[in-house]
Amino acid sequence: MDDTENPDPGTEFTSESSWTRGPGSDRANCFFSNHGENSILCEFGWNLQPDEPARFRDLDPVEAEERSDLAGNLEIQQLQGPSSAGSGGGGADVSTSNYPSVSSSSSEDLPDKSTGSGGKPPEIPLVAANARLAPSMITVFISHRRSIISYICYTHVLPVRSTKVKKKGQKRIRQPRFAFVTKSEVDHLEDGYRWRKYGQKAVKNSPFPRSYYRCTNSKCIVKKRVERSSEDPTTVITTYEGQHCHHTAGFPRGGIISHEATFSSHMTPPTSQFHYPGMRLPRENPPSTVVQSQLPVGAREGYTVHVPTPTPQLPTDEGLLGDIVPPGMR
DNA sequence: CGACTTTGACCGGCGC
DNA sequence: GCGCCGGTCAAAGTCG
Repeated sequence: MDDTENPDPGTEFTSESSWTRGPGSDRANCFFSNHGENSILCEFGWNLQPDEPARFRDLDPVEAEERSDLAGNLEIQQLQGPSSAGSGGGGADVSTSNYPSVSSSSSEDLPDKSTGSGGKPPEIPLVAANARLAPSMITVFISHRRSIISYICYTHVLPVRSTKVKKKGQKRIRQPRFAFVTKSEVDHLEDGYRWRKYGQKAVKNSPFPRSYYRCTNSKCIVKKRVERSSEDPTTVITTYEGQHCHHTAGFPRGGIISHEATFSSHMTPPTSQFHYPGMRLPRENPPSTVVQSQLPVGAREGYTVHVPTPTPQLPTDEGLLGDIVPPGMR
């Protein structure tokens, strides 16, 4: 990502992505969407289909049941718009809120903005998310019980490249781009869309090639490129360009399109309609009280949502990963 | 046979 | 102008 810059405060921030721990392991989805003028909505959940318990056959029943409830969302508020381009960064801040099912142990620190919980009583969190937002970055930690699940993600809102590239006498318009860095064993992460690979290039100063994909929908011009970080080979950098003009193709494991409302990446769907295939949200599948009872009393201590100090400058991959990846996970 | 991947060639931008 | 590099094209190969 050689051309990351701080976005303008009003930069449209709409993206969808997912990440996975790799084949044979459980999977989580994470979706971002612009959610109001100064906030970004992140929804996450485990891609556990009710009809596919075999995926967790190696887990004990209690654990498998718990994982089916690991879903939630959080609203990342950008309290102060990013300052001008550069490393100032101090202008960006973040707060997290809106955990209908996945809440923080330090609830007193969170504004009571929960929505969509249907008036459910506060619940003991099974999973928590820490989020931070730098001028052009989001980092979300998802932790289960007391351990942080090794999912990391940050997003750069890349600047729109103006129409400066010509091709055959025609100006080529660059779409907004955003990149995710994901800790994953697999390069091409499932995100619900179908992609066709159209190129692969060796990357300078990296032993890993970069792959280029195009959405298979003929009417869709979205592209993405995937490369493994040379700094941390356990992470995959996925860069999306453009916005889908259609629904997802559904997850390949039998998942079907189940959007409750038409969702275009141009839209800002209300939380109650923010639904993705393969994601079980608490409002649809209330957590099991049995599961809650399994949680150790002291477990809540592990779910404190804290907001790290905003990164003072736009980090490099190495710096960022070194900053957000918990010790022992690298 | 269609969909998809692979891979070398090609093109344009950019820095020197 | 030249070379490097990122990005794309397209033909050939592979797979189900």
